[in-house]
Amino acid sequence: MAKRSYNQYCGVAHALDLLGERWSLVILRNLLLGPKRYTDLLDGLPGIGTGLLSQRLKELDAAGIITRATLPPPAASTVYQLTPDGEGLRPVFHALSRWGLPRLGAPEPEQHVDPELVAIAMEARFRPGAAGADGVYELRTGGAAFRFTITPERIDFRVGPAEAPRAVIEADIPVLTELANGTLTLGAALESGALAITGDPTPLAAAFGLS
Amino acid sequence: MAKRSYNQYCGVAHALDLLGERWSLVILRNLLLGPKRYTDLLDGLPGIGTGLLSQRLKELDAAGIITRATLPPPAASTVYQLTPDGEGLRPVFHALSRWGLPRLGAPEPEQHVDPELVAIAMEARFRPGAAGADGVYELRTGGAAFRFTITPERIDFRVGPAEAPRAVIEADIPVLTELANGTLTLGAALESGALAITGDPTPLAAAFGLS
DNA sequence: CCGAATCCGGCATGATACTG
DNA sequence: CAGTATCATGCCGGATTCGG
Repeated sequence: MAKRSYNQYCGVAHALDLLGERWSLVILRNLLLGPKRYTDLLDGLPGIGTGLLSQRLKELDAAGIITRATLPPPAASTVYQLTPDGEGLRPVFHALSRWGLPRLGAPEPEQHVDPELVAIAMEARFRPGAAGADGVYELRTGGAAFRFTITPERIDFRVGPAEAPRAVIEADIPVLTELANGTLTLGAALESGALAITGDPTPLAAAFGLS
Repeated sequence: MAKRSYNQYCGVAHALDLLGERWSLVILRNLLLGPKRYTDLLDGLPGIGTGLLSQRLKELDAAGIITRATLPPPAASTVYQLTPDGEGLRPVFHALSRWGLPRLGAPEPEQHVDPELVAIAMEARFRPGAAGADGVYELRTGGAAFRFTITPERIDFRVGPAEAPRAVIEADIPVLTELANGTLTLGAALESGALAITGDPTPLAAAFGLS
C-alpha cells in the first residue's frame, strides 16, 4: 500500500508528504540539538505511543532525513540523528518557531516544559551578521546547560555546559521565551533580576537583536 | 471536546497545533496568491473531500489565520483570504518550498500540476536586496499569467497579467521548477529556447539569484 | 532497562450523496 | 455555488507484551 500523498507537483506539498504526518516534525525538532535515543525521544514527546514513534522513525529513515547510528562501546546504544538532508530543515523550524512563539502565552499546567525547546527558540531568534559576537557561550535554564557557538553566519547549540565561555546567560524558561519573542527587553530582564549574565552582554544583545 | 494538541511549551509545537493537521498548510498555501472561493479551493486540492475542507476552513478562521469575506455585488460570492497573521506564514512556506523543491523530480502522471504552485516556488526563490530590480513583471506558464512586483526587500505575486511589465518571462512548469530549484541555469534555459524573456533579463537574474 | 511489536477502541479522513 | 450528512476505512493513542 502506497503512502498517502498530496499528489501535487509542488515543493511545499512534497515537503509535507515527507514531513507532514502527525509527530514527524516534532520528532525532528527534538533531534535539532543532537542525536537522541529512542527512550529519550519518547520522554520528550508525551502522548506519542511507542508504535507510532517507531513507525515515524522508520519513515524518516527511509526518506533519508534521519539515520540510526550505534554509539561506540561501552555506551553501545543506538541513537537517531539528522542526516544532512535533515539538517537542511533548520530554516523550516526557525520559521515555525518565529511564527508560533508570539502566540504562545504563559505555560499552562498540562503543558510539557523542556529546556531544549527554549534553546531552539533562541536558535530561531539568532540574527546572522552581527559583528564581534563570535565565540562560545553558555545558556543555563530549567536546570539544564547548553553550550552555543556563534560565528557571523551561524549559531550552533549543543547540550551540556561550555568550557571557559565568553559569557553565561541564565534565566528561567518563560523569561527566555519572552526574550526570544521580543516581548521582554534584555534591559528590563537584567534590571528585574529575572535574567543574569556573567561576562559581557553586548555581543549577545547583538547576536540576538536584543535591546 | 478539546482539539488535540502536542501540549508543549514550544513555538514550533504551538504552530503545529494550529497548522499541523492534514491539509491545513496546503489550504493556506493556496491562499498565498490571493483570496479564493470554496470551489476554487476544492479544485486545487484533489482528494480533500468537502467536509474536511469545510472543517479546516472553520478551524483556520477560528484561529485568526484566515477570514471569510463577501465580495461586493454583483459578484457577491464569499471568499477566503489570509489575515495578517496568515500572511506571517510566508517565511514558513518559503522554507518548506526551498527544502522540498530539490527533492521533487519530474512531474508524475498522477500528480496535479498547477501554475500557481510554480509561482509560489519562484516567490520562495526570491533573494531580497538585489539592486535595480524594482518594478512590475509578468510570468506566463502553464496557460496562466501572473503579475509580480519587486521591491528591494519584497516580491509580490498576483494572479493575472501585468500592464506594461518591465519584462515578461515565459516557460513551462517543469522548466520554471528547475530554475527555481537551481538545477537549470538561466543561460542554459534561454539558449535552449525552453525559456523566453521579452525585455531585460538582467534584473530578473539578480532578483532570483540566477546565472 | 532499552527498543520495539502487537492488539484494540475511538477518532480523523476520504468519498459520495444530498440540500439551501 | 457553498456547503451538510452519512458511512466505510484507516490512522492514532494507550496499554500490554516481548526479545535483547
